[in-house]
Amino acid sequence: MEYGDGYTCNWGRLCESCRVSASTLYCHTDSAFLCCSCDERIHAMGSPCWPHHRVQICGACENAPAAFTCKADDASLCINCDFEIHSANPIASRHNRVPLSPLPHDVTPAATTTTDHEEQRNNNNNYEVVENNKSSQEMDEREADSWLLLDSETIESQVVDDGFMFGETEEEVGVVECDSSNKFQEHPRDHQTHSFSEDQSDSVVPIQSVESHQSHQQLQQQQQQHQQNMYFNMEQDPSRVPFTNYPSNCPTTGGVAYMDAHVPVVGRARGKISEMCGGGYSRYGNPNGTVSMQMQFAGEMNRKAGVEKYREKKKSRKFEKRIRYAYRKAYAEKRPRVKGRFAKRQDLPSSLPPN
DNA sequence: AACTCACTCTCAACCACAGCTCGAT
DNA sequence: TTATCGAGCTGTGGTTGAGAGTGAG
Repeated sequence: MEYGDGYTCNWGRLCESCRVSASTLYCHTDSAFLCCSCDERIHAMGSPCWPHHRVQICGACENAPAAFTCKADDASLCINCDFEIHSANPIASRHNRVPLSPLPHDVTPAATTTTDHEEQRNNNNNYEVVENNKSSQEMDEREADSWLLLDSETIESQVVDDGFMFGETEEEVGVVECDSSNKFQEHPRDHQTHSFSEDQSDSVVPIQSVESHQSHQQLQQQQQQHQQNMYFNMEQDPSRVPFTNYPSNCPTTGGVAYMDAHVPVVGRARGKISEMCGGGYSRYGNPNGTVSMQMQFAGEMNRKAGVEKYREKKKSRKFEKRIRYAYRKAYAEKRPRVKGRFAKRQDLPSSLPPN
């Protein structure tokens, strides 16, 4: 996504209403990605937008409307991610996936995930457990607060410096393997050979099958076709196309476009964002509302979204070592060693045959 | 309570080298 | 403008040693 003066960010997709919070669903009628707060506001019961057809966004790439629900994975996935994940192996291909039904109008999207339902149910049925967990929740809250506080202090410089935010490393954000733009710009050849290829060149571990590549090409063609037919208000975002054959910008497929950004903005950066967004701060906002009110409203939602995003990421943290170049790993494992250190082949004792 | 010692745990540093980028020619 | 060359950089894993942490005396 591009902010104002060409600033790009490599993260999830922003709400297209407030342009600050992370989007959690996609409205097919509006062809817009929205956060739960904006969705509640725009699609409130009784409003003209109430019957709009909305779906959750893909739980994997967070960058495209979900098309299927996988019961085995307990996840909603877009077409691309569904194909990627469930074509990986025979076991995955047997997962029971059903086409995603529109979100119910009386349920807040944020509460439609399984985990949230479970949390609500648990909250109602087991108050003692909640009381016992209260301290840990408070700790979690404080941790999130400190996280957000840190963001507010560092966000501005980080935005300018490298497009990364919230003091997170690439690995923590998870864009190393997902964001094709960064990696493949650095190693264009890696883009061509995603798997451990015969030519022994370095290859990024996430393997992209030939089929998925072909599928991706087809999707690109579809996208181009749709771009030609788009309405004027879709010009800036080619991903907003009708549901039936949505060609997403899913980064897991090799990346047509950069990942867009979740930007839970607080503090000084909030003003900066609004400044970057200019007069178009809220496309769907109350036309009678003032910018400052919208900013205040957005600021409150920012924090909610920020905390939500933090918790989601905390759940999905992975600390395992990530191998980016399979060939180098294979070569290092074969390489002769002396006391754990790599050794020159010629330095090997004659009694030890070289690997 | 303060100190020492032994033990355990964590983590950065080290090594060679294939493959890559990039500037110089 | 294109091709070639070479210097420099990157990333890979097992072992090691320094330092931190812990518990007993």
